[in-house]
Amino acid sequence: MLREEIATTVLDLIFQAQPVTMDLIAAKCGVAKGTLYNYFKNKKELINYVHQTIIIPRIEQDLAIVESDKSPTTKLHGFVDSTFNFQEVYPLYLQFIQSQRTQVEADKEKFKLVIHPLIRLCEEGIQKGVFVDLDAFVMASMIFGTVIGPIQMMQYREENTRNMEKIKQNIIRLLDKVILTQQEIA
Amino acid sequence: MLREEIATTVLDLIFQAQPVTMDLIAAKCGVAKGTLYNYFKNKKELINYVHQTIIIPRIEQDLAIVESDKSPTTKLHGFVDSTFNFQEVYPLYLQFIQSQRTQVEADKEKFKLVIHPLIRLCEEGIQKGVFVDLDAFVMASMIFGTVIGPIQMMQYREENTRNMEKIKQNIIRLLDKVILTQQEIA
Amino acid sequence: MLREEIATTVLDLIFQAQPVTMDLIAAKCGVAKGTLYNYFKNKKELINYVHQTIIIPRIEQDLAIVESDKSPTTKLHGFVDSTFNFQEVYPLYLQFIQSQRTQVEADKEKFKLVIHPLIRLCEEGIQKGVFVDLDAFVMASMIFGTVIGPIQMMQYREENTRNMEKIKQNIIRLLDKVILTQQEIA
Amino acid sequence: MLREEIATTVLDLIFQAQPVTMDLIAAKCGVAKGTLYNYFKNKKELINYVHQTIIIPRIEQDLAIVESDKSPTTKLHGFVDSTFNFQEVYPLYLQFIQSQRTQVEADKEKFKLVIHPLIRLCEEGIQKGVFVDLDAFVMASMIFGTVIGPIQMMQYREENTRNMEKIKQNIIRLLDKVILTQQEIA
DNA sequence: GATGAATGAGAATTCATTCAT
DNA sequence: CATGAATGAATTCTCATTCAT
Repeated sequence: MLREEIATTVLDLIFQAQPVTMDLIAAKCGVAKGTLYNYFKNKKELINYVHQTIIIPRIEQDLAIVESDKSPTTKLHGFVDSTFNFQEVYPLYLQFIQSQRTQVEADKEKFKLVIHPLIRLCEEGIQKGVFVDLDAFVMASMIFGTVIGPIQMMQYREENTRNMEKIKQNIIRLLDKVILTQQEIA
Repeated sequence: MLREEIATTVLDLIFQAQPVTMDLIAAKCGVAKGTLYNYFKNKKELINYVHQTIIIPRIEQDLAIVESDKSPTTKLHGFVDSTFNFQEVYPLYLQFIQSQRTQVEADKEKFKLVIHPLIRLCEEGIQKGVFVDLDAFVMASMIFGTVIGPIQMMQYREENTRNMEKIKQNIIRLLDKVILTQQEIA
Repeated sequence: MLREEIATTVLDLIFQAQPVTMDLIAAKCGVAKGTLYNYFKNKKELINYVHQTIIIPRIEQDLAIVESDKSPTTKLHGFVDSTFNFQEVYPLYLQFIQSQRTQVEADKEKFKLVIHPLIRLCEEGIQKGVFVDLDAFVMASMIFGTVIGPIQMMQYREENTRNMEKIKQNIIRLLDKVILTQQEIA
Repeated sequence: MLREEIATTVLDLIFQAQPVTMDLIAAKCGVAKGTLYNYFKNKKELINYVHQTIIIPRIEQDLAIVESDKSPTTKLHGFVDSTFNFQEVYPLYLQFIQSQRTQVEADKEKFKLVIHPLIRLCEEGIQKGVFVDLDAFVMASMIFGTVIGPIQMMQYREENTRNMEKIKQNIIRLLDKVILTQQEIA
């Protein structure tokens, strides 16, 4: 389907830091500008489609583990693991909402979509006594920053230090150390 | 000087989520549009000026403590403290580079300007035995995410939980717990 | 026949003040857009077809009485009567030619189609001594304005004054008064 | 002022049955497209400006006599007279509102701007016993149709019958005959 | 230096028309 | 014949930039 191709083209453009114009989308898809409007009412709906059908599902897939009924620690580790498997997702997501939406919307979105589930995870962990009793909001922000930050910065590390697996293990150790209660670690 | 006034006007516009057009800058400064071009060759240079003379210095001021010759632990705490004092700086900074520059530039910039000093801080702490021996890159990203994240998300908390001081203390406890070696905590 | 259905659909659209696009015509007819082009070379011919086969015949039906061999007075009254019976015809007609044609074409058309027969009626009435001897051109224009005007403006009257029959009688009395010679009235 | 020139250019285009596009307006004015937007926020405001500052004042000037405190008969004759002096006004007006607005708006406008004052004139005349006692709404429509109709159709008459003065006299005689009471005529 | 009117390249959107299936 | 996806010319509008005064 052309809708899919259009959507991936938009992601390509965003990734390549090219302007997301209808002209360029059409050109990259090898179709005429008017064709885009046979598939989407206007640019806003096109962008929304990309958001709803590509960006959000990928994030939800990543967050699925967090919403499961596993133990909090498993879910925490699972989140790190799955985020590394979809490592292109968050940089893409953040670039997308920041290039196509206002900053305010971007923050709201980020809060609702990603931080909120992490907050719930922290609350659950704290309540069950497996996470240390700190502000769940701060803890969730920290988890997000700790996992996403290194992924985003990956491309600026020197080649030879880009050992994904090792970085992931480091992140997990770090999170365990700060979040888990002594009994849980043991 | 007019250059300064133009620069602060740009920041105002960004903060108020208004479009940063030459028209609007001129209008808010009470000068004619053409006048802007007597002070800056083009919009890019104007934006660069804002970046170089306002944004960067504020961040460097915030990071000054990190670049000082205090102990790593003091510098870590100082960074949290100073960042909370300049709490509007980073959201502003992030908004600025995201609205006026490409994401690639923004990431590079962020890496060089903020993450790098934090990495050096971590390396120093690890070397001196006061920080646990984990990947400095991961550790620095975590610090950044842990401090900036809650600040950026502050507006979405309910009013009554916006206790700055308490959040700051939580962040510090959290960072201490994860980063400091047992002997340093003691 | 599809041609007929297409034509009535066009009239529906005009009446409902919807844009007369090929898309909408096709959609309302339940056929594909391309199908329209199997029946009409292009939009202009389609519009012309509507004009020739629906609009004009309805007007000619209304004007039939004027072209008959009745007495001028009977024809005048018959015109008013028949116009009220087809009261939707003229607003529709005027909307049609104004939305689908240039004003110049519209005026020419109106002149040829409607005013001309009325002029001939007036000339006949004058010649037979039953209409007063005034400029036939002026007289015809007046008849048209006097009959069509109130119909077009009907919707802006208050509900309770929209008494069709009474308005029609008023128009007839008014026309009689101005047009008929004393002997004809008597 | 350029605003005036832009406005008259729009009227020219309408009169010449050319499409009223921003491109064409700009080209005819000898300015760039963008310049138009320095004078008008968008096309709608440009068209409104033409309407408010050119069309409406001309019509109001024409209707001034009707709104005066002269006798009804004088006002009626004055309306015919003045309309002939501004004979280009109504065709222009009708073309304008029909080309730039929807038919519904056009009808409403026409009703409010022109028919209403004529209705009031008729009511006054009837009340003072100088106009015959017929439906004022019908009478006003008739006056409008009788005066405007011949003007609009003028260009389709043969050259040699385009005797303005004579036509005007005919219209006045006709209106007098139908509207004035016997005593007023005498 | 200051001005601000003029510019025009570039972006989104509409819609009649074509043509391969 | 019917289809409907694809087309692209035409249109409105934005905004950084220039330049004569």
